Amino acid sequence: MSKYKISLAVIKRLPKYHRCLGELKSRGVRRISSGELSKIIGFSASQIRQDLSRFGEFGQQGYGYRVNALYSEVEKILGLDKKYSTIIIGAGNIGQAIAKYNDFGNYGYELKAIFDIKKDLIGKDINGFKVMDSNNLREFIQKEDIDIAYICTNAENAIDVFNELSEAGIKGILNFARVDLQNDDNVVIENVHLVENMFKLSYFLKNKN
Amino acid sequence: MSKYKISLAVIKRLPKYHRCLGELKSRGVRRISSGELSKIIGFSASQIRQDLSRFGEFGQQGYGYRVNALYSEVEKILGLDKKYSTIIIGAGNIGQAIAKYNDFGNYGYELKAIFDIKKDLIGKDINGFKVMDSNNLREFIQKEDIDIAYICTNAENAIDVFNELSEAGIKGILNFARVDLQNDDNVVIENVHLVENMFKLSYFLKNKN
DNA sequence: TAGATTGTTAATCGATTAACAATC
DNA sequence: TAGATTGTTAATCGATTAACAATC
Repeated sequence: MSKYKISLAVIKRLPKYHRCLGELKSRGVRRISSGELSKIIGFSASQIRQDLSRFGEFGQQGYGYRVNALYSEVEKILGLDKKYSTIIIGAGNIGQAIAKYNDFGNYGYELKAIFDIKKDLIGKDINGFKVMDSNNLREFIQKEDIDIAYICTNAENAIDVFNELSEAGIKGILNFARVDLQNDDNVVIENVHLVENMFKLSYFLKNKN
Repeated sequence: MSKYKISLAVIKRLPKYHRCLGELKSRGVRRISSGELSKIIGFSASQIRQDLSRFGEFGQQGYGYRVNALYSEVEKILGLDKKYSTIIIGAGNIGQAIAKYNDFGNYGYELKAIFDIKKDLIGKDINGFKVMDSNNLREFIQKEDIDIAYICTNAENAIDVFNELSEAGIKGILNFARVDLQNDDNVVIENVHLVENMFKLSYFLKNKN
């Protein structure tokens, strides 16, 4: 843990360091300097040293950084050395997509259940999970000690679902509904808005050069 | 089109303005001041006026902004007044998810085809689309005048696919593979990395307060 | 040892906020 | 008209880059 408040700009770069160092590691690279890393990752060498020094002194003068050790440090900083239990709320298109998208599973986020409120979806099998009734949501979260929920409902229901999750003691939410849910003191929220990525693309298409 | 170079920070806020104004519009709100909008959207009134003034003089002193007119302006700025033809490359989990995720369709992005290189996937039906052979990719893009491609392959194949798409004359790419593809002069790229959102959540879970 | 490269301080650059004249 | 609110300029704040002493 660091003494200073880490800016959001730095935090957003951490996953890139993680990925890049992971690739170097798997290619068998043992050491890397901020200058070499800069060429690969696209941040300035100065920025790389600034960023990393926020969390500790990981490098050696005249030598650079040990790839394996630095990778582990970044992993720890990001909390990727832990396992998390997750659930999906909403068994529609996005919910089903997340259920099938096994990438999260590869990083230690284990899916435990899928919930919906619609009678015709409850009981349906999605990738080996029987859709559960949202009425049992709170009980399940507490009994199974669920850490993270994916909100995959529509925007209107998302707010009710958020309140329910928060009261049930969920720790984190990845929200795919088209509302910006605000962090409260208990729950950490990440809003993921795929259409906004598309709109940004659209902007650049229209305003190219 | 504006005289100044618009910063990325401003561009990222545009979809939020679009969504918020859309909601106000559908609720029948006719006018809004930067101060009122600030309370809803969470940006400062000053920032809202700064942002909007980059693109024109949309407000009226003493009155504020007309919701409908401003919404249309933002729509135009983002290029959402156009229709786009899209294709999916990669019929795995993400590819299938995008095919079923009809949100993009709601905003004028019409899916025209799904491609894969794997023999066992070609011909498979996904949401009404028969998976096509990637060998026909270039021909299809040119004949059907495709604007945007979703790259839903793994990271290694993504680079080859990108080159192929670029040569075929695609205009924009929404990349879901775990590589950062770089914009070249012809193609506009948006990299969407879902795991990075999860990692950010993970960071905040670990470093809460 | 000499060359290389870090961690950190200072300088620069860019983005956000504040202030206010213009004016509906 | 008087009050409200814009668009814009100036001030502030924060993030990135440059520079360099420390040292492996």
